[in-house]
Amino acid sequence: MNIAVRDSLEQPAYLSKLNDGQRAAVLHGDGAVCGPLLIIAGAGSGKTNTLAHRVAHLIVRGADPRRILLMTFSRRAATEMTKRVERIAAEVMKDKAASLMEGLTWAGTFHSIGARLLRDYALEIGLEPSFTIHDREDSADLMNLVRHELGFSETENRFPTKGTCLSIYSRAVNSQDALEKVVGDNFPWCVGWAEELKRLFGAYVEAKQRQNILDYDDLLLYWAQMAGEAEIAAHLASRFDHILVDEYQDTNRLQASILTAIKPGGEGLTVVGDDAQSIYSFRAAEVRNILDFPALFPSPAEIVTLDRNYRSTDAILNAANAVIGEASERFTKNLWTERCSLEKPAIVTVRDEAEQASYICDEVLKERETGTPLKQQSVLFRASHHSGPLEVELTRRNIPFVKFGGLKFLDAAHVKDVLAVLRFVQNPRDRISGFRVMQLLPGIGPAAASQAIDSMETSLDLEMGLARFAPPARAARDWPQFVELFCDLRRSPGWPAEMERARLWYEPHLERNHEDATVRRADLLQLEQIASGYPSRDRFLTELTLDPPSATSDEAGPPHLDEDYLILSTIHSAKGQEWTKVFVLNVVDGCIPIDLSAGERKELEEERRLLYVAMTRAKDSLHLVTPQRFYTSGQAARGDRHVYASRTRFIPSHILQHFHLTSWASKALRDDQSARPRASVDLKGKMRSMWK
DNA sequence: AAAAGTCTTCTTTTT
DNA sequence: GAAGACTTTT
Repeated sequence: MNIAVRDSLEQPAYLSKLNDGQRAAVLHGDGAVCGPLLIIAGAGSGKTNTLAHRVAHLIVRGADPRRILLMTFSRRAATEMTKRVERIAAEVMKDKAASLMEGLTWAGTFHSIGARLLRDYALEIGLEPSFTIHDREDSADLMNLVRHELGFSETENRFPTKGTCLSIYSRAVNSQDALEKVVGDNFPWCVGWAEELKRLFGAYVEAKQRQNILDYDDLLLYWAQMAGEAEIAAHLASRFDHILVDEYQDTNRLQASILTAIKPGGEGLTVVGDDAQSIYSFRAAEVRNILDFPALFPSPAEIVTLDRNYRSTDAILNAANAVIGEASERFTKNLWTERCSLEKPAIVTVRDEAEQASYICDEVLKERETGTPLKQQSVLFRASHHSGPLEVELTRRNIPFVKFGGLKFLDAAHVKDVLAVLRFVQNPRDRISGFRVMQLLPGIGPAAASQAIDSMETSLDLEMGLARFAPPARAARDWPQFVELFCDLRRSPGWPAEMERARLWYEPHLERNHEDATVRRADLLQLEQIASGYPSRDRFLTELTLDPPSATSDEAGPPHLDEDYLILSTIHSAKGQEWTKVFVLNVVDGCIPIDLSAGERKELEEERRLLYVAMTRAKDSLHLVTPQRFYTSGQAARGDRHVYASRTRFIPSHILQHFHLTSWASKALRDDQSARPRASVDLKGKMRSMWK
């Protein structure tokens, strides 16, 4: 260690900026590998900053960044974390920082780290390193294929749909519970099918293995299983001195088991989380994970609690505390702050969703005039489609925005088509991809596609098998081009040229199958743009599945990076973010809590935490908007109609004193009201008097 | 027999 | 707006 570094250690300026709790968290072990640490960090308590400081401090104290494993909830959080560590490291270590930071490569989501490790140990655990990763939809399709093969699609009583089957499977894997328990607790309407489901899952697992495919859950499951083998566990443990996990309240049992398998004594383990922000139990996240963490190890974890909030004003915090205070069970303390403000969070009543949209547009523009850029404002909502009317209004008024959550881009049929081409080339055993691509050709349906794939599998040479296949007469014209495409791409003409080759082949099929080919073509060009950012097809496909581009916007394409734009986000995707001004849409019963989960007590509690998370994103100003009526579509019993909504049950009248109640109407609506006749006419009286 | 077209139902949150 | 069930066309 050189003198400059040692000097800076004696005057650790970066430590003096932290509060006592934060400093304790950073200094735990003082750079050395030591016992486990749990940081309970409330919303806005400087959690990311503290974790970043801890990582930087470890490195300053001589820890090898290549041997630090940093797992966060999303890629966004991971990049954010890396950036902050870099900044802090640069402050302390000056020019040495850059080269050290190069080494901090083990940062990412559980799933992406899992994928990397599995490719690394593939040979040891009998996996082919070229495995492809199926996203949720692919997995559901494969589940469906198996479901058909077993004849479950023609049962007397309706068998659970592919999506339900996959959810049950996924939950069983992630919660590590027996199938019977999972079905009984979470899918009670499927209880009668337990035996069949077991067979289905068995066949599903075999199908995945035959096709050299892993699904999301496998990335964790294989990892956990391999970490259960003493030799591999020891090797894994020896390559990471420090393991730090963010958003620990959102991990599930399977993820927890990975950690304890690698570090049974908890040495070098740090986890951070806040039980009040647990909002992923639908993914089998277990709040108990974080609560039970300290007792998991022979010598219990040290606990540091951060309850000073640096983000929000006291008015906002009081309201948020009041909301979470209604929760039936709670473990963390109320947050406190020194930021005072007289502006209580507003509950704004508007007539309907259209009025809600114009209210937000008006307010957002007004706020921008007073100096808050659009980027410092955000609109949050429970479900992705809640922002529909607002998106229309923003577009009409030419207000640029970016939407996070509810990803559409990769779900779009045309994008999936092109990706399926690449995936099929990458792993020709992947039936789901092959199936999809071949059916693009006119004249080829499920039957012909199956035969073609069989022909490939039985033939010694894949390309020969494909070329030799005699397609139905109607497909005869297009077939040779497809074979040519496949063979060309197999020779890897280079990346991202392959992408372009696939797109050009797809072009005529796009024209034929989609009315709105122009819009979709633009998407494909964007996909090509994204593709050029990756070094190879292999990396592109893996990382795209694990970290799909999270932003989608209207067809004008994403705003330029230097441009100012408003943030639209689902509450789930807003986790860990903060804005000066926050609007929450549809704070009414039926939206928050969403009516689907209005039944179960546990789910209801999660909805409450969701509102809490949304409210604690705001720094200075928070507006909860409650449309008096909104349009519901579909409900079989009721049909499409307006529903009159009431304020969310999470803000009962006895906590209303924390809010400022107001209502708003657009100018158009007010004009309409004032243009109406003033006089009220007693028609009923007239009718009666007619007969007197 | 297989593919393509039509009608109906339901639409949370994410790796 | 897409997935599934059902119907018509090739």
